[in-house]
Amino acid sequence: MKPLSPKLKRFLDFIQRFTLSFDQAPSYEEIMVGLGFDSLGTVNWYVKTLEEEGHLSRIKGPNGKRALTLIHKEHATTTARLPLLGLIAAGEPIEALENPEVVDVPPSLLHPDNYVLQVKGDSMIDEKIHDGDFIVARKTKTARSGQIVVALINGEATLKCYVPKTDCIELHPRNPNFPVIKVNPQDDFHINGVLLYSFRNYLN
Amino acid sequence: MKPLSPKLKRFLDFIQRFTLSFDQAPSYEEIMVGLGFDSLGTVNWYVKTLEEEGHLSRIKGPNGKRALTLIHKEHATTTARLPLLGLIAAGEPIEALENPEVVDVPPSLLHPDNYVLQVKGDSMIDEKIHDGDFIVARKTKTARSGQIVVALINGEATLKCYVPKTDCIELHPRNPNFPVIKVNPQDDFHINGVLLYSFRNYLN
DNA sequence: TATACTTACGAGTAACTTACGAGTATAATT
DNA sequence: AATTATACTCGTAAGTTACTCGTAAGTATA
Repeated sequence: MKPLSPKLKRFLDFIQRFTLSFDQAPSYEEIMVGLGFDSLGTVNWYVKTLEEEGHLSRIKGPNGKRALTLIHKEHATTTARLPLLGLIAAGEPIEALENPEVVDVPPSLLHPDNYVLQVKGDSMIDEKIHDGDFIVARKTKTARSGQIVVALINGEATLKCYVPKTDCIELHPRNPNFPVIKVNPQDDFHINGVLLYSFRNYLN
Repeated sequence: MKPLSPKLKRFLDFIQRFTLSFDQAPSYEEIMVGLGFDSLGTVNWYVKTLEEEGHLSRIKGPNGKRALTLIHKEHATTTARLPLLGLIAAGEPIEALENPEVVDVPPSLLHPDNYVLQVKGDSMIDEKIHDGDFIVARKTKTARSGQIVVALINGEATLKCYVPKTDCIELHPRNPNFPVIKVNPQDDFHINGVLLYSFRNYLN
């Protein structure tokens, strides 16, 4: 596959970010505004060019035009970002951000179902996750035993190790100083995703 | 193959670094600015010379642009990886690995001077870094006040916040439960790098 | 119909590469 | 002391592409 020029990369990157953030491909005009062009023709030139090179495909949705253009390869750019969806703090539901930013992650974590949360407070310290840390999770409703999950119990969010038993589900901390939680059938329990990665930036 | 003059080597190195960092060969102008030339002709002289000597080739893609490629590319990777240089544990020198692996990092951390260490033991916990965590640091001999540094004191490695004072250097932990270390002039003290990032993988 | 969007085309400009002529500074050769 | 050679450096100008614009026509939905 041919190398992409910086401008083509930027274009592809924009589409990827937009799609990740809004769950929908951008219209030509949104691209035009977002990238500072003055003409839709320019947008179309990019789409055509990138399609010819196999980086983009404009598969039309079944019924119409609006959400049509879409990414072909997840990884055509050197940038690897995921949307930062919100804050998570034990004892509270996940707090969503209005305008999701994006944050850099290792390219191997790029996946449409992955997302980033920032941890508020030291309440996840039993999982060795501190105030201000970021976590990458994959959206899923189920988990395998032993995986650490982003869980919601009665509206409260937490990170715990998922251990299903025959009679109930247990949530284990990674730190023996903290207690095991037993989920009762009457509890409102959801798995929101499984933990893949955590990171912290220094230097601001 | 002829030996390279220092300036030619510097030129070649620049191209390699640029290409690794941006996944894209530099344009003549970027080289000019990056290397402090005042003329594109100078850049072209280098390119021509190095091409004649077989160190560089300008394979044109469909577009002739940004086509500089090193002949002896050891490392033309599209992924973002840094070398895992070894293990760090407080109270011991840094233990280098014989065959450095590479690990995935966010692309923004790609830099020729950056490297990765894995933390052994819970001795860095005052910096909120746990057993098994990975850290990304930038190799440097100096640091600014407030930065967290990979430091060697009398052969022992540690992570601490660098706080130079008028009479001596202090190393502060990030956790108030741990003591401040004062570096005396007679101590063998080196800064090995500054901490940029830390991360931990789940799922295996 | 109107609205919201995509596609096509001709023409222009900006971004890059390449070529060429000349200049400098140092050291080696005559 | 004068020349020659080597290793660079500068400036400009020509040649290609990559990219941009504006406008017009097309297609679907309501």
